[in-house]
Amino acid sequence: MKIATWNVNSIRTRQGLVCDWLRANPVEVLCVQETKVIDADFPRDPFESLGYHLAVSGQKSYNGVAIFSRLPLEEVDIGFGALLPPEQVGNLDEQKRAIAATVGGIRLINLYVPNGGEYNSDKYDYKLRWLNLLYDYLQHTLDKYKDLCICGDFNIAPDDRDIHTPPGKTPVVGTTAAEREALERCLGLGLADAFRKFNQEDKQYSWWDYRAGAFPRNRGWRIDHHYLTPELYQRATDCTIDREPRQWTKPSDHTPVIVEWPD
DNA sequence: ATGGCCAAGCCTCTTGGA
Repeated sequence: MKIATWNVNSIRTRQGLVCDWLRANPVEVLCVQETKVIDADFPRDPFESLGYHLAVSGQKSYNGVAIFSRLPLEEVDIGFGALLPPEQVGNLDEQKRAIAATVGGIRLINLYVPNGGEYNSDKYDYKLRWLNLLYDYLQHTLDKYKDLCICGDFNIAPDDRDIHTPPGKTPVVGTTAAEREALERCLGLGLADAFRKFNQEDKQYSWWDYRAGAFPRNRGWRIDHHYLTPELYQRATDCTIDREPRQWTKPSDHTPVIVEWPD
């Protein structure tokens, strides 16, 4: 059983590459982010032809998440409002950033965490509010489900070894204490970073800027993660970053990360 | 030392990404 996460930066632009990758890497589940398309225009056929069931939640131009699964997707939930009351959600479901489903007994949550813009900007505040609401959402999820896999683009490098140049005294969004603490608080509910079970090295990135030759110079960030509840974490046998599709023509700026369990 | 790119929209510039 393999579950992959990949910020594709437009599913319409990237559909050929994603299909190529799935043919070479027939994972059971692929969670994608930044689909950038409304549900009616989502290119379902190429992925259904490869044998995947789809659950999608998108919007025009920005954001958007989807789950592809070889097994049928059960109990699909869109947004935080599926579990939390509207007065608590406020405007945090307007951007399509969260989709959940049950696949083969695992509760899967696919997230596109807000980027955060500039430090202390409105977008930065939105990101922190969103992460606080994620905590409540995860708490409610854990009331209902034991085996949880949360994956996606977190837009947070959890540790200084997860970024090519650790920040100096100027705060760098994606590495600030407030963001890391908000993430840590969520993980305190009983979730652990699958990748760090197997790999303690630095320079293990999942995103590289398109500019400045960042990829060939390996100046990247590790911001795409899988977080697992204890039993899933114990049973996991590997978690790897596949750098190959980042080298293809017209790539996404992110590359897939795959967690694996014995069949 | 700095900055160097890409996607979508109604589109020849702006917004967003991280």
